[in-house]
Amino acid sequence: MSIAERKEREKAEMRENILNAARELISHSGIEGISIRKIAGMIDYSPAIIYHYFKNKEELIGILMEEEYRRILAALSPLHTSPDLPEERLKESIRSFIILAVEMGDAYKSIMLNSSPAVLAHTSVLQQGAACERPAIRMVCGVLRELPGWAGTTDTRVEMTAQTIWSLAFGLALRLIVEQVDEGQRQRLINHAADFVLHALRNPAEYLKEELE
Amino acid sequence: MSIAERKEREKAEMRENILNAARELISHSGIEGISIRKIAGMIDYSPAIIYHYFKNKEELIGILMEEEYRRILAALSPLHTSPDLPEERLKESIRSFIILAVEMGDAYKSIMLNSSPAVLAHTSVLQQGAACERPAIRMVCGVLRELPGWAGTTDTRVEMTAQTIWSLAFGLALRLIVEQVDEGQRQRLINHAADFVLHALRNPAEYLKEELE
DNA sequence: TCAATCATTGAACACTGTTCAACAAAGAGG
DNA sequence: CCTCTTTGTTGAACAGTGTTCAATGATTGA
Repeated sequence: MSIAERKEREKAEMRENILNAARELISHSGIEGISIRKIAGMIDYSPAIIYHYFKNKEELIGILMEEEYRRILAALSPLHTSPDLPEERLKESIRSFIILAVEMGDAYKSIMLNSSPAVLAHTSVLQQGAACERPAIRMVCGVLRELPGWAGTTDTRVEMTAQTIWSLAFGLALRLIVEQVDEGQRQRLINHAADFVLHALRNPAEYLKEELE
Repeated sequence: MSIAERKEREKAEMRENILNAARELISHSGIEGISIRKIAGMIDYSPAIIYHYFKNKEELIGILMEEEYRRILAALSPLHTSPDLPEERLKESIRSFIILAVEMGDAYKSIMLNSSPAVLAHTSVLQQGAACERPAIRMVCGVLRELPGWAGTTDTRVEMTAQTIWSLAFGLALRLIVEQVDEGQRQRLINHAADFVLHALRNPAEYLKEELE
């Protein structure tokens, strides 16, 4: 079975070569500057070869986008535990998330907005019960539960609040990517958004008594 | 000067014909399904003619997007005055804005994310002093000022809060467009987001005492 | 050695936006 | 009325794009 193994390895290597060329292309000219013919040119192959290793361009880009999405989650995971106070942890999570997204720029925009159904299955966060499967939302839910006065809150309520917080972070991040905002204002907006969220969560008794319809 | 007037009118009509064809195309096949050749085909002209009336495709689409953006503002303007209580007005503004954006779907996505610098000049809301020129932000600022305890707040603070609120509405709207969320959950999320904002604004004394750095 | 599998390719198809020389129609000036 | 210039319009071409497919040559299993 040695030769079959080698074949498989060579196939995987070729796939990786193609992906690497795409990665390089994407980091130089952005997500729009990527083309099958350019990728083929970089690895000195005919454009047609790519369809032997990938179904089409969409699948190829989908793989790179999913990869990038996992990088976000990985970069955020230390915040599951790091600061002791839950308030501080929530604030740092929000800030880190936005800063990371802004750093990724167009790549982040593409992942969250032009993603294929396959990627969307991982990135969608607004569905009911999303907290069970989406790390991003689950993490926020976890921190919310630790806040003073939030212990006995229903799952639905906690999740809905997490989704609202995530939407704020998402909206601000995306807007900071699209608009040309100077560094100072950017920091101010991020801090303000985080403080806004913390303030909203400060009087849970009053907040939580409002019934969900 | 009659013939020059007629010429000008004919030119305007031709422009409008082209734009109408583009509008029809866009409403059938979405923003991606638009092409110079298809537009030309619809009005029974050569593709080259479009470059006699528009600089390029970007300018053409830019005009349609700006148009769509004005429709948003127009649909929202009744809320400047309608409900008497500022809280209710703010809540209704947030809800109407999100619902409208979701109804517009991909068109809204395109306006806010792929807009040219020309359109961006109208749609950007995060810059310092944006409240002076952007109706969307100015309106929120106006409502905030009417809330109990907000009378003497600095412009900067009010504007920053408005930008945070807008980011939340924007993020939720966009996410509702991209994800496939059922009607019930959608309504629940929109209401929750609006209530979250109102709750955050309820204890202004505590909220406003935090200094902006 | 022969047949079958597999990677690879050139050429083509059907698109895309854009440019430009050419042409014809129309208005302006004499 | 007849030029001259402006203006609208076009076909053809250029340089791209993603994708398919028959053909080719190398590699493998029997």
